[in-house]
Amino acid sequence: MIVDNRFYSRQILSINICIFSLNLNKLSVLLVKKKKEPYSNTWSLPEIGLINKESCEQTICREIKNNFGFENFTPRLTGVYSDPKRDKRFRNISLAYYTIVDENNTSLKESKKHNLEADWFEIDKIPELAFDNKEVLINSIELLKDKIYDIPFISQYIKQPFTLTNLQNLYESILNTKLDKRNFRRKLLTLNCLVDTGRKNTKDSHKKSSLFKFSRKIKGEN
Amino acid sequence: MIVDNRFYSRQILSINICIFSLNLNKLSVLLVKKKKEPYSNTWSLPEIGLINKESCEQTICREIKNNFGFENFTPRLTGVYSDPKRDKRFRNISLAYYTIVDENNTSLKESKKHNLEADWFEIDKIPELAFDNKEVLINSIELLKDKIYDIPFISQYIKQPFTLTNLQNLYESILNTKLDKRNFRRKLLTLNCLVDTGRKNTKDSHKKSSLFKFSRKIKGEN
DNA sequence: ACAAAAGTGTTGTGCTTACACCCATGT
DNA sequence: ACATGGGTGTAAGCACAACACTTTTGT
Repeated sequence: MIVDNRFYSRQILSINICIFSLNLNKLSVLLVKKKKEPYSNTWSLPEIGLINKESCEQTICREIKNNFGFENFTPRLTGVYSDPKRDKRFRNISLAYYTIVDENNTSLKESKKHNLEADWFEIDKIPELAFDNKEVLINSIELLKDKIYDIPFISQYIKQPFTLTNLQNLYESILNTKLDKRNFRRKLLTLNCLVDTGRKNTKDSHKKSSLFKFSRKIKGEN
Repeated sequence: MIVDNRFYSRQILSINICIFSLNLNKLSVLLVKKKKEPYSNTWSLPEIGLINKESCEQTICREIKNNFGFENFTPRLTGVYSDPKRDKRFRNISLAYYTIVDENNTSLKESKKHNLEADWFEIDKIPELAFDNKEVLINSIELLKDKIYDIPFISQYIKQPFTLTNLQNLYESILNTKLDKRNFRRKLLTLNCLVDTGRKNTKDSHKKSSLFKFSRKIKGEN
């Protein structure tokens, strides 16, 4: 009942990865522009090949570090895409993962060195994507939604101080719904994970708003 | 960034599948005895190879039907196991899925025809398993736990009438905890999914107990 | 003065948990 | 008669959703 891939010409296993960034008010995802056919000149999720001496997670971490310079994240599996028609050229099975990277660290110097055209896209401004990448992205966001109140996990990727409105905007963009301001604040505050930095944001509104960060001493589920 | 598997000798993609059966009082899983090395004569999860013209889900459904005779189920992805050391012989990447099959239909005639040694194991009586199959199984049960109160999904696989005690025993074996009898019953009854068949079970206890089935007209999430 | 965002409490509903006794029946 | 599992209700706590007004400050 085992199939050896050597017997399948042009059968390819690849990894598609949704690299998310939790910015002050918006969820963003990193896309790269395809150079070759098919879908040349179309934005797509970064695609990674698997090499023999590494697990998928190791490959993802190494390749993302090499190509984009990001470190310290945990890839999470979101699906396997194996429809034989998804790539017209040959059998292309894609393992889909997502990761979040630190929003302080979202410059794309590394990708420029590698001559990769890469850019961040806010989640409500996603262009047409290659293959079934849009579906992959949508499914990944669904799984991301399940993690947003897991503060030990989320807080790793939000280093910059934020107002509660910033955070609510971010959560609304992930959940794709409006949240009630009072309920949202109470929920976060009772999670006991926020620390008031004492600093104020004065530029985004008339009234000053408090800047928070996540407490260092949250320990948790991950 | 794409890797063509042709360049990787002995790189194998396989599917491991946890086939669960929701019996009257216990969760069971189907295991097969390996004939060849490594782990010959050891119980293992059924392993399936992927062929080019099918998606993983299609392959799983076809192979399970061929080998075991089960139909009408939906495979669900539970993980990708890609540790390069998990199989000492060669690179063996395993996609893990689970499915539930109808407990009325759990005879293993088909597997005997194929000269497969296969058997059902109650979940608290799992023997040593080949490779990392135990870990795969444990992770699959974790995901199964999330689905047990999704009655539209679960009810597809429980056709036989059951007492509430039967059902509670089953749920306790999946969750691996004791449940409170009154709370369990109230929860199921308020889900509005149970129909009293009017028939009674007289053999498992002194007092007669009502036999229920799931309502036909549940529609839902899946 | 006014526009714009910050900030703040209460109430109802439903889900979850904990908990103990009587009933029907087979032996 | 008694042992066995079947069956039942209540109360407390918690999470969640709905909802509107005052405050501060830049213009």
